[in-house]
Amino acid sequence: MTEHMKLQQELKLKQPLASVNHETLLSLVRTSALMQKLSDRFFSQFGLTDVQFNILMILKEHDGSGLSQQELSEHLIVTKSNVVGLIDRLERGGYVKRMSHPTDRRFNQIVLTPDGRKLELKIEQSYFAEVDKMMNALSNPQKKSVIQAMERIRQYIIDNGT
Amino acid sequence: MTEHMKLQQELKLKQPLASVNHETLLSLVRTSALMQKLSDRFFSQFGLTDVQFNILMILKEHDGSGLSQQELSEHLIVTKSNVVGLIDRLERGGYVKRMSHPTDRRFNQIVLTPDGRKLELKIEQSYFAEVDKMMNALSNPQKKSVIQAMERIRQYIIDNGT
DNA sequence: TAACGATAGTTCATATATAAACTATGGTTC
DNA sequence: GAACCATAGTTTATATATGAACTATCGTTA
Repeated sequence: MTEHMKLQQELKLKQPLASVNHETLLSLVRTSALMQKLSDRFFSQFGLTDVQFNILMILKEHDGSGLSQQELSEHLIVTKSNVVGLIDRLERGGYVKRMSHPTDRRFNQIVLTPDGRKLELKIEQSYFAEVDKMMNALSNPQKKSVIQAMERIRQYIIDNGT
Repeated sequence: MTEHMKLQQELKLKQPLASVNHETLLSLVRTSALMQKLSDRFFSQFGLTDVQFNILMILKEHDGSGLSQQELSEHLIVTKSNVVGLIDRLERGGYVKRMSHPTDRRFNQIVLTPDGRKLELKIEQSYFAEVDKMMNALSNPQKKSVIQAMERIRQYIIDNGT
């Protein structure tokens, strides 16, 4: 009862939600939207967006050879046209560089600059601390349960044509 | 073990995820991103975006007097500047109308047009059918567990300053 | 009533995101 | 080798989203 009222109030609905299915979906959508906003506020302290930090983290994991824009778009599940602008802005900020591939001139190899690597390391610590703080709102069994549930939903989405 | 491999592969990570907390967060973020894309594809059949349908649904619930742009921005948790463009495009499509408030000329009362109401009703059926199909990937206890977990996370976010 | 402050909506610059059309390059096949 | 196809990246038009600065209107208060 009480937990039903909660979401209904947050969404300013006049009527209670008709189905548990819809309630589950809306609670996921609502929560991830709020997480997104919290994340944006956190990273803006460092002059970055959350997507930009995500790119720095991915590039740090592939330090050395870097990644192509195509590969980055697959990591981020966004289109390659989106990646163009993302890298433009990070390059303008001096955090990444477009290097040319040694043998195939179609590729840009995106690599961290020393500044980019330094910034990533600086943010990483407090990022993981924030993640811990937020996720410790859940018990360990709850975390396991969420992970499994999300996996089932992704499986459904993949099976139904992504 | 297996369920850990899954997300790690999807995110193309070289190393397993260090903490359950981070894994929980990433599985939420990843899943809602995929849900968002599925939703976009679904609504594009009808020439709408998911946000636009959401607005039509909200307005349908407040049929009669409508809602101000300010109230809409609170329902959607977006800024009022965003709402300007959203209503511009829906108005251009002929689905909503800006009416003037009878006594306070600062307000726009946003109401559905007959076309908007008709479109909402047409989409609603298949929308709820899709929601049921996707969410039935979860068992009933799993749905309850997700709803509770999301509520705890939102509570944390609200307590830590939204 | 004139001044001040709050509220509703708009505009502008910017970031993220897509689809479609384009360029440049690399392979394959005839 | 020329024609053809696939791949990588870019550009353009458009939608969503924010924060800051702006206009118009409404209340309050001095």
